[in-house]
Amino acid sequence: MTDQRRADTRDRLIDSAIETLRTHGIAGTSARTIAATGGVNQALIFYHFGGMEALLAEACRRTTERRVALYRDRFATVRSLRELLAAGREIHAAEKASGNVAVLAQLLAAGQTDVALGKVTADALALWVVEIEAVLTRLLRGSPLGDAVDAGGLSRAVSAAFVGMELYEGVDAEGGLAALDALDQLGVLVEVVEELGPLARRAVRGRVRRAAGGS
Amino acid sequence: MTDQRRADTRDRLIDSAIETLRTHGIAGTSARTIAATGGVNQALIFYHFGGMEALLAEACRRTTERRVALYRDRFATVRSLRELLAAGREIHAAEKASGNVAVLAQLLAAGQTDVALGKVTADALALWVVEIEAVLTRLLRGSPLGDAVDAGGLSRAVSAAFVGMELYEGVDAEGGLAALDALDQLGVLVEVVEELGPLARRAVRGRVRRAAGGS
DNA sequence: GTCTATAGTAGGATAGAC
DNA sequence: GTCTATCCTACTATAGAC
Repeated sequence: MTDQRRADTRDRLIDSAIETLRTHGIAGTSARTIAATGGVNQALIFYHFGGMEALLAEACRRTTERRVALYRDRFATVRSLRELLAAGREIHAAEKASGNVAVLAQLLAAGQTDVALGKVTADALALWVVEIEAVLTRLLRGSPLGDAVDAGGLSRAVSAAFVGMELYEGVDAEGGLAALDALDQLGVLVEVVEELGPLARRAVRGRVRRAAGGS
Repeated sequence: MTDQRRADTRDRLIDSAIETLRTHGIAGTSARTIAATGGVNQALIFYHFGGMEALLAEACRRTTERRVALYRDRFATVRSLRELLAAGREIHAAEKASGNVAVLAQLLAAGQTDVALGKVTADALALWVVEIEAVLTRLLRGSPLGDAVDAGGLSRAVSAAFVGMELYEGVDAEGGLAALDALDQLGVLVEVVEELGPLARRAVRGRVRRAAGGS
């Protein structure tokens, strides 16, 4: 705690960048504001990273890696789609509080028009996707839904929706809560299909065949 | 076409702001870049709007109002949740091409740390929510799902996810496609529950009661 | 590795001529 | 309403002392 206070300057800058993105957004993040946040000289950003882009990229990578690793064990305990939904809401609450998905959202917005940042944020999202996909693949094996739904695609949809929810909550907290509750309610639907067991499996299989042939 | 070319300068600035947000993102949008996009003098932004914030707010309002109105008739033709999913994908494709949800996403990112823009983007999202909620309310009346799912909350979740998908596609087009396909596949699940009819309705009702009492 | 100082550019905003 | 010119601030980035 005594000499960790001024850690490595490099590390401090990365953490300061994360903190600045969280509190000031991408539009309010600059070499000067980041340096001020960390109490570090502004010129050191260019000494250690060569430019803003590399620092932001590193910040994106670090914050996402840390967070995803944090939830790996939690994901492993999940035994049903319903439990996954509950875990998702837990994680959402934790991320909301720590503000790390908010950082990813800011960089993702910037990545829309900056190819380098776009690549970096895509990689960061991929870290989430990999974890979610692993859980989904495991869970869908035992479910009637497994015949119909692609775990890779679904995990990408979930990750994207996760970011969207974070942004939405940031401007309408009340509405965000209602949205999360609705997703919980949709979990009921999943449960029903799962508990219907073989009957649902047959119905789903039939539907899939018809959908595949029909269009 | 002859004198609409230089429309009202005020209107031109709004359209230029939209275009600039789309192509340069919020970080690359300034009074100077907007003015350059529209071939308008930079000082006129402050004459007509008093400042950047008011211009961006107006741009947000206008682009969203236009787009939502465009889809009102399309929404009215939707007769089932499955059709709604298809309509959603259509609209997503159109918005992707025209880039208007991209503008909303940029402003939403900025709205996370700017209270004024936050209010504006919340209002813009509410325009989408109102339309989707109307359709959902109508459709859920005749569905077993109507007993379990809140149309207001679900329409908010859908709107948030819509924005998230747009951002995700912007950095990973291939992954975005897979995600959209997975959502289509989830539609199968909805169909199954809907076509199970009275049986599903009874199962859903039982589940809702248990969920309400259980937690 | 860290500091000060500074170059050079781009930002929001205003004054005043037309 | 529109233009030029300008103020002042903030930005990225570098040079050079320590």
